[in-house]
Amino acid sequence: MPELPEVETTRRGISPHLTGLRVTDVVVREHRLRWPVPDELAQKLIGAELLAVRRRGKYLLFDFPHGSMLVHLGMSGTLRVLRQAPAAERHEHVDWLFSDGTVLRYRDPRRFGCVLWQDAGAGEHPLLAHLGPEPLSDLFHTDYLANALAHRQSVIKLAIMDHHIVVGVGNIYASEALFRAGVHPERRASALTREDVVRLVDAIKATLNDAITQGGSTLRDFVDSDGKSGYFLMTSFVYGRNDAPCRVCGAPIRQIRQGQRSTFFCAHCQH
DNA sequence: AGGAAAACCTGCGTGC
DNA sequence: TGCACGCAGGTTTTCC
Repeated sequence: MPELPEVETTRRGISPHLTGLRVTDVVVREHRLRWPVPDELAQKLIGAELLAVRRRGKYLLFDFPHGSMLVHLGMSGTLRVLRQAPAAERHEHVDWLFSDGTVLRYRDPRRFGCVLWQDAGAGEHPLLAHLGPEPLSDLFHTDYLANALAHRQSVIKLAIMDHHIVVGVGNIYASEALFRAGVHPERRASALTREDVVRLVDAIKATLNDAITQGGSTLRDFVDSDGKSGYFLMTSFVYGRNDAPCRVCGAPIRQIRQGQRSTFFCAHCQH
């Protein structure tokens, strides 16, 4: 479910309520996630102070003095902060209890997410080691992307979703960013002109920034919410709008399949 | 070695 | 109402 803006919004929603607290207990009701929740997680965390909550791509990193807990939300994961924790419902797989009584609760019906532990000093976690640059950082610029795409044979939609090239661009925002850049999703990546790449870099940054800004209005949903809120979908130009009129030119939005995923685009606005 | 497909899961909407 | 089917915002692993 979550793409980078949703993960970043989650981070901003939960971090102020948890940072500086100590973990008093960890309850794992279901350890069968993308990978098993490590048996030693509770032992690692209990008594430790949470120093910060960071994000790398779509991973959330909970920093403790002796290591970091990695959390990925997969397709359907959510994290919520509870002041008064009701009994856990179906799919609410993990609780972290903190020193002031606050509970952080992880829910993930499809169990594509993960909760892992990495000791400090053990180097970068293998899942993070080969990730490309953050799209909103200065490392993601025209020269970088032009070089990364130069020899890619795949279509541009799949290239910008490849986290070796850039992290955090998921299926929704890939379609949205290509629309904003005026680039057809079936163009071969290596065939983009420099001007295409300039517009695409700008479009990716703008699309993600806009979504994060809109997510800011939902921050309160991460505390004591019913679990259904906490996510948002910005008004899209193309995603999910098959056969609907393009918001710019009125031509019908088209839906195709690329790499087993749906892509939406306007054949009139994107070339 | 790069690219395509399969795999991991549950839930929901649709059509018969 | 029930059931089969296809689809869903991710990513790793496997197979050519």
